[in-house]
Amino acid sequence: MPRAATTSDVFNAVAEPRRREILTLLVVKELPVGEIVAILRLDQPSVSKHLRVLRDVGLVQARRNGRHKLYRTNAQAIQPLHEWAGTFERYWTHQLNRIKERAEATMRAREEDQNPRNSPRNPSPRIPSKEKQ
Amino acid sequence: MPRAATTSDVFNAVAEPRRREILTLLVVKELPVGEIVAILRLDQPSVSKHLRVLRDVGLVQARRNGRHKLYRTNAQAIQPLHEWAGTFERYWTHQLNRIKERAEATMRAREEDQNPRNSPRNPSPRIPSKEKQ
DNA sequence: TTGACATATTCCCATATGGGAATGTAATGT
DNA sequence: ACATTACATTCCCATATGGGAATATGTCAA
Repeated sequence: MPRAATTSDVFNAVAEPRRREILTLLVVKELPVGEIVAILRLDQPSVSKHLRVLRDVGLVQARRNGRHKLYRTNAQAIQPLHEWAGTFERYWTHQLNRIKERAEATMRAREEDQNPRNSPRNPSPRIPSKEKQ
Repeated sequence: MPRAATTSDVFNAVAEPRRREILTLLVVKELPVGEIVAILRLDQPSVSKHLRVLRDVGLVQARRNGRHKLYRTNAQAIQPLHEWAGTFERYWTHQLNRIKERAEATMRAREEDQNPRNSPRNPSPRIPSKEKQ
């Protein structure tokens, strides 16, 4: 089986950079296709096709206005993506804390090096690791 | 040009559902490939290939442990995705507020219907809309 | 109706894909 | 060295893709 269709869900739809640009554009203000074409410097059929994908997954909505068709981002459709990514938040903050703590420990050690108080430590061995990935 | 390569960035990498499952699994606890295969009921080569993609974009990290290779999610790599989606948060809350306000207005109108005080209104016309998308 | 403007769809094609099967490679035990 | 275990990679293939060009559809105006 090939890759999942981009029309299948929000995750696939936003995997395409141009579609992300379109969403960013249309969340501020609804725009006709022609404006999007002009602003993003894309071909009109290309924009229409991207908009089609975005509509199919509910990421944009459209309304007619005379000859124009005005599109705008349906921000709510992005929420599931935000929530999925948010699931990992506690883990990355945890990881960042560990890094911070280690950095602070290093700083303390360095100060000790410059102003040694009592217990001298042996220097870190600095053995280059030869592990293969 | 075809679709962007899945190895190109985090957005493309997480577009694949199986890879999201793998990430969810490996964020809790590092696991060898065989465990992932057993838990997710996928073929081993399939898992290895997904892990390869995830490694290439920095979403997982690996370390050897004897014959096993232990993988774990690098949660930080998901942060950009979270932030991108978060950009739209103010818009979707705004939209939700509008919906809520309209719902409350409807409720108030309905109460008026049941306990009419002074000004009787004409019933809503209920004309079915025939607009094409 | 005809014409012009705006947008959508279709067709073609080069390319990336994910699954399955087969094979390659790495680490350990004997 | 050899067998075994644990992964990784390669090959093949059906399918989805996005871009470009051409064409179709839709809407309004004269």
